[in-house]
Amino acid sequence: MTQLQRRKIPDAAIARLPVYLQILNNLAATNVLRFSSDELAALAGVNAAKVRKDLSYLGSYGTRGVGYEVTYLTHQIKRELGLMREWNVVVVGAGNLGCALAKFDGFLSRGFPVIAIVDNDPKKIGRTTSSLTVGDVKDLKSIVRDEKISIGVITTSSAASQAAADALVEAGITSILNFAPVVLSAPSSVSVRSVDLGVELQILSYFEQMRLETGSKSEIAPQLNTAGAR
Amino acid sequence: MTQLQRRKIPDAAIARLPVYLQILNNLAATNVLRFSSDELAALAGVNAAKVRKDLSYLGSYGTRGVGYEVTYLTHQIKRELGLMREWNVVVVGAGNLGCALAKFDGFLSRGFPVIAIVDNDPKKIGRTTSSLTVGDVKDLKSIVRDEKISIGVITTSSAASQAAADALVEAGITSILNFAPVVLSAPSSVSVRSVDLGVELQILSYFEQMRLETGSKSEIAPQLNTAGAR
DNA sequence: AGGGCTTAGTGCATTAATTCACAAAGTCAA
DNA sequence: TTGACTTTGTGAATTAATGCACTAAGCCCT
Repeated sequence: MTQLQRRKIPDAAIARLPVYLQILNNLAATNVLRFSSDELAALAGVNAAKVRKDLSYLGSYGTRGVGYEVTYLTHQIKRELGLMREWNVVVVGAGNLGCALAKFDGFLSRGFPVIAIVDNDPKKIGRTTSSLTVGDVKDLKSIVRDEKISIGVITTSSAASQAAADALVEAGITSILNFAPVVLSAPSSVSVRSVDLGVELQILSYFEQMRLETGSKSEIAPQLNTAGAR
Repeated sequence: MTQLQRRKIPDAAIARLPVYLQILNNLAATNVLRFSSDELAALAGVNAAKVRKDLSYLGSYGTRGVGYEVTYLTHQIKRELGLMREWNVVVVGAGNLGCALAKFDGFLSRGFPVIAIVDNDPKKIGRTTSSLTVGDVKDLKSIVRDEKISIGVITTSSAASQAAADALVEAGITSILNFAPVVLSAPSSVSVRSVDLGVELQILSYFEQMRLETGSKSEIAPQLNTAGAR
């Protein structure tokens, strides 16, 4: 009815679509043309009904009795996730992690080229790391404009992370991936996603501890990650 | 009734406890002694009832009319998460990301010292990165035993990640943090948590795309991450 | 042409997570 | 000691996510 209305896809499903996409890429690389929801479910480690339901949010792109076509579904997932184009990335914070991410192959290969890296430390500005020269965070606004950058990645210290976020917002960025262990505040029009590597280990620690306490007879719950951004 | 039975804490709550802990550390650093669920909720960006319910899984550690004590609650959360001790970490894969994580301050500072880093590439074995010498993945078993390592972090290429996981399991590791964009298979007695940095950007891309299509009038859903391990 | 087989799509029951809203339990001031 | 005020802890309602089980559709073989 309502024209142009995008299907509202549940957050939990959105978080799984990239996983399916990754698996489809692998299937394509091994010349698989078709697959069933059962097969994809096994590869993704989830329930087959969930796979079918997730894919059904995209539309009705399978064939009953046959399955889904790898290339066609790949296309549909990429369209839904906005991956028909590249999104340029700027890294804020040229420390260990920032420089590693600037070089990180997994960003470029999935359509997120790191175009620029900036810092506020005069000692770091001007250094070169893998074909990128560290810029001044003060120039963020012009860099973002000139290089058509959409996404900012924060790899500063905790202390500097909110200032980095403010600078990104000020520069017109609307999507932020934050690695600092801080709950950032930003306008609600900006998507913020935080990955705290320490938290990941702490969650593992919880299960490790539990194993010790219970004598490892307890089951380990499946990993579930929900999409969403603040 | 059942003695020694650990309260079953929902996965979603476990994933939030480290966030609360981080905030409590900040409060302690600024000499705050007490806080209310409302205050913590504001700092964590969640609902106050959720904070209270999450904390209630630990026990009844607040005081009605007053709030919670920073140091006492910090202690309780750490106890629950198994953070009263350190957990030694080995990094498998001495590429950009692996080396950066080996140096990464956020691991050590939260009680997860990286004790060793290994690779299978003879060209990398023997190199030194921030006081650690890259070891041979073949020696993983003895390294894990001798250094009392509990957690393995996989930063290899996708192609090598399953072999790395197998090697870790073979070496007796029961908790794995995987950065390769692959769904690893491992015995159910082993906790596996995957962080795919590309996926994080793809999720942001989805919202970015949505903003473009809808003219940015749509609300952005809050980030939700659920704990668990496979 | 028809019947058996396979698999997508989905309504519905179940389970998990969130949020509301209020009683219980404390503080503090007079 | 009482009464006003604050804030926890938690039943109960709500919302979201999951998974079952069945229907609808298409393929393939005879």
